[in-house]
Amino acid sequence: MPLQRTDVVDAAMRLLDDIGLDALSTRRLATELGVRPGALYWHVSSKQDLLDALAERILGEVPAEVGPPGAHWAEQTGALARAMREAMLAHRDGARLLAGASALGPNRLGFADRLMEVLSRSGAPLAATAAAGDTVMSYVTGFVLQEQSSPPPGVDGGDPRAVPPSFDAGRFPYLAAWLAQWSPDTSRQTFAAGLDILVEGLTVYLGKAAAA
Amino acid sequence: MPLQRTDVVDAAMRLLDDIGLDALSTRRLATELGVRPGALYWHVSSKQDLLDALAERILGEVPAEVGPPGAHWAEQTGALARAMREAMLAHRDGARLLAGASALGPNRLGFADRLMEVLSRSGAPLAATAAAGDTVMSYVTGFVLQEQSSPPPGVDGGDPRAVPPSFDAGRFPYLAAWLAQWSPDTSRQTFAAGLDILVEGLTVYLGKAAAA
DNA sequence: ACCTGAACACCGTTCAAGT
DNA sequence: ACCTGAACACCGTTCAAGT
Repeated sequence: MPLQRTDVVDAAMRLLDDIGLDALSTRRLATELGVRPGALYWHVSSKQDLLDALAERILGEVPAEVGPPGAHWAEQTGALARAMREAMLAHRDGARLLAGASALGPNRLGFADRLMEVLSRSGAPLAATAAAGDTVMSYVTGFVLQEQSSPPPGVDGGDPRAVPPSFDAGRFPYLAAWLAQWSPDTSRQTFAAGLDILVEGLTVYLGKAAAA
Repeated sequence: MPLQRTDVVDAAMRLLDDIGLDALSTRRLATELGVRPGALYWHVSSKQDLLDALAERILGEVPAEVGPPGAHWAEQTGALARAMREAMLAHRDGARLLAGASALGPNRLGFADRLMEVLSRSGAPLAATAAAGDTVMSYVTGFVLQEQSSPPPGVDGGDPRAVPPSFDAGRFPYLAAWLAQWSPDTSRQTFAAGLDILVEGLTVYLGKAAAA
């Protein structure tokens, strides 16, 4: 049976999770599929096209329903943001892939639209709703991006960012104090705090926009 | 006169601005410097080391004083965020470079510490201050990342994200309505709105944390 | 319709040897 | 100390030709 586009994208996804985005080459993928490199270009117009397909698929894993159905828009916004983070975290280099994707497929557009639909329930006008949605997506992308790029070189996996050995605690007192009390759960808590901040801010901002 | 590390980083910076991160190769850089590829490795331990140096330099362009000296912490936070965005925007692919850098140099650490110092003036404890700083940096990175990757393939430069020709307005009504009223200034306004949301949120969040 | 063979124009990195 | 020459082990992509 001949290959299909789906098979190529499937294999690319498995390979991504196994070896990461940097090692994911078309030649390696071809080997995995038992085919010559050129064969891929029958199913995919370029490597970027393939990566876009992966990005789409990752966002497609966001569930159709997040959080309780009748919830307030603020709560639903948080649920959507958490779901976006989870979809990215479910695949190695997921955030980098999403950030690097050039094409806006239906899943990306759909997610953005869903988010705006929820935010519009605040009563704010379109421009404010759009800015709010953009802000949520930028935050989640930025957060998961650093979360997933924590230990790319050293595989110690111990602390979150490999602080250089010559870290001068005296020059960076706040940072040093914080790093001293880092725990394996810090990342999750920090995301939760960031969402709190965002949702509080959205409540104020969209509230004002709705009243105007 | 022999080359020095500074010359290599200088040339890499010029090349980055000219041709972008994807086209910036060690071989091309060597040609630019009138030297063989291998020669670079006397001054730089790897390409990643070079990119880290560029990232450090970009963050080093954030001015030492941002905004009015005696300003409230909320205002200073906004000023720092704007300064970070401007430093990134000043160089082609600046955000991608920052996001992809693996080493935490003194400028990166210093910026994070400065931000925490400002946020700590809210009276909130360390953990809340750290989460707040992380949130601001994640947002700015995420925002500029999409801002700079707007038209990577097509060079039309017209609208912000190249919406696919088959964009189905009926399926994505909110998005479609918003895109219809896009203007060249939207990006700047959206960032300003995002900062508003963030600062409002920080005021609530850090206020509660300080009171607890 | 789908794939091979073979090439084109590149990469990052290493390292003996030169000066 | 700094660089060349030359190699190693890769890349993404194209395209005639095969089946």
